[in-house]
Amino acid sequence: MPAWNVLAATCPSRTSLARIANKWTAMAVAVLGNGRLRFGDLKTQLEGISGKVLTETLRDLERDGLVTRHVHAEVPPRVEYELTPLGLTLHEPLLALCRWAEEHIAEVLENRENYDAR
Amino acid sequence: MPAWNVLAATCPSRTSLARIANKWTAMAVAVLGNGRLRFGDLKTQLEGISGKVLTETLRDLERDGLVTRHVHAEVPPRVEYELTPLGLTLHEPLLALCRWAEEHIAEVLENRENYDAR
DNA sequence: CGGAATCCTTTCGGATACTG
DNA sequence: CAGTATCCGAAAGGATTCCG
Repeated sequence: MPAWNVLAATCPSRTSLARIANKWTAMAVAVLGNGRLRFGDLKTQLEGISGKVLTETLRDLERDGLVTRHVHAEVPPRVEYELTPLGLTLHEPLLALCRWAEEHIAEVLENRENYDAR
Repeated sequence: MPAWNVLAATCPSRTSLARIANKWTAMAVAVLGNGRLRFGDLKTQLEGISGKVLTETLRDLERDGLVTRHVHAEVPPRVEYELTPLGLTLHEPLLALCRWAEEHIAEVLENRENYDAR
């Protein structure tokens, strides 16, 4: 196996980093860590996300094997999304990012004010 | 202090999440964790980044107080960037993301193949 | 309900040229 | 060297409509 390195422009690992280092991905994986959720509930929790973007985000996560899609043969349809074992290994790191943003936003806002005042 | 929550559409913490949950930010903070670096060296290490984007990324990080900019009064100019104490608290989480991408890319690539084969 | 399709606007990000 | 300014194409992402 090659020495994967996100710093190398053509290394495939960078495509994976680009996908996980993303606002919506972080929020989705953080929320899905609490258990499987149906599309509509996820959309409600990720306040402000459009249906299109949520669909694309989930499809990408499914393609990379981070999320499984459970389709129930009902009408109206019910589709649930759940983290795979691989996706679970990302839950803590991405939840940590969300927490960081929440825990440090006060300081960040202050820094922005100081910066903009110059 | 309010209950900051990245899931809330208008919560300021989401603007911070959007900035740190980003490919170039993750790579820059990961690299800067090894110590201060001048602009050109950073640009070399973040293979493929354009000068414009690196400048913008660093200015945003500086504005949020994650990075300090050291300008040396020399000619040709020498400018170095360094993580602040606040930025240092992000180093481990973001380095973890880079590492995750490198460590799991083989599995991810396999998952993509399987998915695309359908 | 969970999308897919379409349209449109905004943002991202690269290339180039120029400057202190 | 480390930017800044400008231009442009590509991609992200929202709104709306329609369908099984």
